[in-house]
Amino acid sequence: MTVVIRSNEVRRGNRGLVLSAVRMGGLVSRTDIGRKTGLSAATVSAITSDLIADGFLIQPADANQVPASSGRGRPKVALSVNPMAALIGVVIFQLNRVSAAVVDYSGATISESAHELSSADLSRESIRDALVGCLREALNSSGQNERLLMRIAVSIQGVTDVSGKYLLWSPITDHRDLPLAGWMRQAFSVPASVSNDCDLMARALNRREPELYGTSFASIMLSYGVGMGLFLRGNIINGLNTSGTEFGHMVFQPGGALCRCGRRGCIEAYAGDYAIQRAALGRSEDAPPPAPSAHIDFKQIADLAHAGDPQAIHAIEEAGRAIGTGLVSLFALVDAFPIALIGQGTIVFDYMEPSIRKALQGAVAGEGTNIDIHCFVDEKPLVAEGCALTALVVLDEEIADAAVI
Amino acid sequence: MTVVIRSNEVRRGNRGLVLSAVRMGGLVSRTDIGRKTGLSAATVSAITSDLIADGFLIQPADANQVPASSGRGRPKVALSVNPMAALIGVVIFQLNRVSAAVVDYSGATISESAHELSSADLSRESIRDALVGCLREALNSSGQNERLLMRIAVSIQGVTDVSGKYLLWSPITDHRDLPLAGWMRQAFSVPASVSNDCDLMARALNRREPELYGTSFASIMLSYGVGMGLFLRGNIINGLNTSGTEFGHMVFQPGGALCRCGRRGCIEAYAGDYAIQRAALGRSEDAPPPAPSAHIDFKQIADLAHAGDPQAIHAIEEAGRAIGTGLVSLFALVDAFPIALIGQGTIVFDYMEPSIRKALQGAVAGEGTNIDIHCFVDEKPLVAEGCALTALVVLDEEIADAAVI
DNA sequence: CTATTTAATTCGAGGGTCGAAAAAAATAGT
DNA sequence: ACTATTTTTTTCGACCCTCGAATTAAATAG
Repeated sequence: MTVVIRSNEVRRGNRGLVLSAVRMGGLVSRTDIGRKTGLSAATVSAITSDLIADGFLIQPADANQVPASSGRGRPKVALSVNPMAALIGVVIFQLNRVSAAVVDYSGATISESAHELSSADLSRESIRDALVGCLREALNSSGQNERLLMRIAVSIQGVTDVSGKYLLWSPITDHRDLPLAGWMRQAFSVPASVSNDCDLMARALNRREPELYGTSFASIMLSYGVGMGLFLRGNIINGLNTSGTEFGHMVFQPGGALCRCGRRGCIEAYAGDYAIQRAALGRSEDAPPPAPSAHIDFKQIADLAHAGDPQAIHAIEEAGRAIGTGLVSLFALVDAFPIALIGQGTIVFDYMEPSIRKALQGAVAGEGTNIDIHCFVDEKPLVAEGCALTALVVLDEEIADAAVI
Repeated sequence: MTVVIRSNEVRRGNRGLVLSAVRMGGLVSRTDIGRKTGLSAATVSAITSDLIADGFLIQPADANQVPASSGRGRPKVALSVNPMAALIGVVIFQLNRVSAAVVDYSGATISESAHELSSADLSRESIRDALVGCLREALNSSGQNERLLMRIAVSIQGVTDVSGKYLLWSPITDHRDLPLAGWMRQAFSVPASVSNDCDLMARALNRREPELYGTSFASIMLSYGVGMGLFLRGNIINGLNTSGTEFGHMVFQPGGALCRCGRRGCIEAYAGDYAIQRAALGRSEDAPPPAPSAHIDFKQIADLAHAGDPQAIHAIEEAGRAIGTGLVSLFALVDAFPIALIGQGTIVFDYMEPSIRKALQGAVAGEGTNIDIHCFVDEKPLVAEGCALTALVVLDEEIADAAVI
């Protein structure tokens, strides 16, 4: 809106449109692309023949899986993304775990690698070596030419800078300002970016279930800490300087329970794993949160609740109240939207849901009780999918940009 | 990004660019426009000659107030927006007051009109008649041809739908879902839109002080209730269905003081005028907020505080704590940004600031204490300016759209 | 084997922006 | 007074892009 448009940038934009239509559609004909994008058949023809010439699209021989509109007429020719056009590297750094994958340009995973380690005890260099080494392994076992690697996306539990170069802060390590993107770029000589894992989960859901999560929703991660990925009107929301949307550090009880961040009363200080455990075991709200290395098992808490332990049940309900109250504040800002709850914490959702909905009751829109809330216990596939997706989207943009020679 | 671009839409976008460059610049030459927008001299020449032919730009005879780069060379020809190209109507509906103005296409106010009335006692029809009548008066006294009126912008204290057609809810009247835009359109046969006053103040500040408020900031209105206008990365933030950003109804104390909205613990229930008064006079937090018609004078509260009344001072400090805590939550979502406090409530800012800053202390970014906070006591000029601005921006877009015949 | 139907490509027409050259309008210098 | 210089603005042709219409391609129905 605020920048000049030149003729060649028109083609640039429309190339991107075609590329993403094919990526979404899987196997689509040129006519389908025209219908989806609104471009004329002539233009689609011109753009696709460019993209095929450049090797980004192919006409797979295994043919017309595209159903014809009717039996008659010239059959549609299916186009698809060329899996061999590029490789991307995906690296996921979680509490006590590093994993990596090599994904082809169609989004299919070619090879994987993973290691358990004690993330809190690693030096800066060890972190670098662990991430680089894990991707190197995946790359070696992929059987692909390493020169096809075009881009690397890194997922971390923690706060990144908004440009995706640094890990600024993380619960899984005491180090700060780690230049993860720079490390990966140096090691593999391709561009790299770092993203917050909650953002990536949200991206994955946004792609996976567009009817429910296509425009506006939040994914809230309940595990070590409370994170959020927020989509509004189809765009992911980030902070002005950081990855932002730290739902867990909105204030629930001013001056209340001690949070891992050092402040008091954060949502996380009631709904984070350590907070629920602290309350379930009857410890003081002032009890300092455990060290990052201490993995807390939600099953233990779930077992207590199932056994009818009132303190555990109350702890979980308070977590729900914190989350629900946070949502009320969020909804006051931008109105209500569906929620995806993700992670181990969702195994106690049954005890949590009533207090979430009670907090939402009578919220601004007047319809707090029928907010869509769905649970996803295992976050790993979502993170991996979102991570690959992010790199592919950026790659598509670069390809759309590529000047025709 | 997600929609086809055609050649004629390129011109459309660049026409808009030129138009807004001239609107911003006041008196600018074609070369200046080229420099500002990035368009080539050839294109600027083509577009400006179109816009001059269509009557939207003029070359004022009162000449070269544009300073030449050096003495030598062909002098710059100043261009400016043609004030006579259009008129817009501005209508402002506040507690017990309706005002209207006629503004020309350059943004200069031509005539005004205002009436005191008891907004809470008006029927739906009386509201319509008051708004229509007030603008009609301004229009009559403008001495301009009414047919030049192109668009009407209405400002209201309250919540609108996101498309700007309805007043959904307001503290100043018990009526709901008032089709204000429709009423104005019917009465004057031109398009109309309704906006939340806090959004308009934010727009005015955004234009008026771009160095501080050009990209990201919030304007918080402290008067009857607590409203907010929020800019992030240069865009105003609204709700998904409503005008949104109801800062005053984020939760400060779950289950706490009774708010006018019927819920408990909202920021407004501590920082709204009625809430500060309630606390200053030692009334219960459960005391129902007064009726909309009851205008509460902040001077009374300020006087008490100046006289050293501890209850009043504490009430104001609590208001500051509520605002500061709300900002912490907001900053957790999108990082910190400057704040403009607007309205009568700012006359007690001195008592409020320490508790705001204390709440911000140690907030996510780690630098809560050096947040820019500035006060603007009188909101009226900001609302009027923002209201006119909004209509002019939309008008500019329509003009940019206008197909060349 | 022909008519019909649908898909994809080709070919101007039309609209845009841009760079280079030309024209316009002033000052500086002799 | 006249010419050279400088800066702004317009004009002109080259090039890019999308689109509609016509054409070509490739199948089925009868």
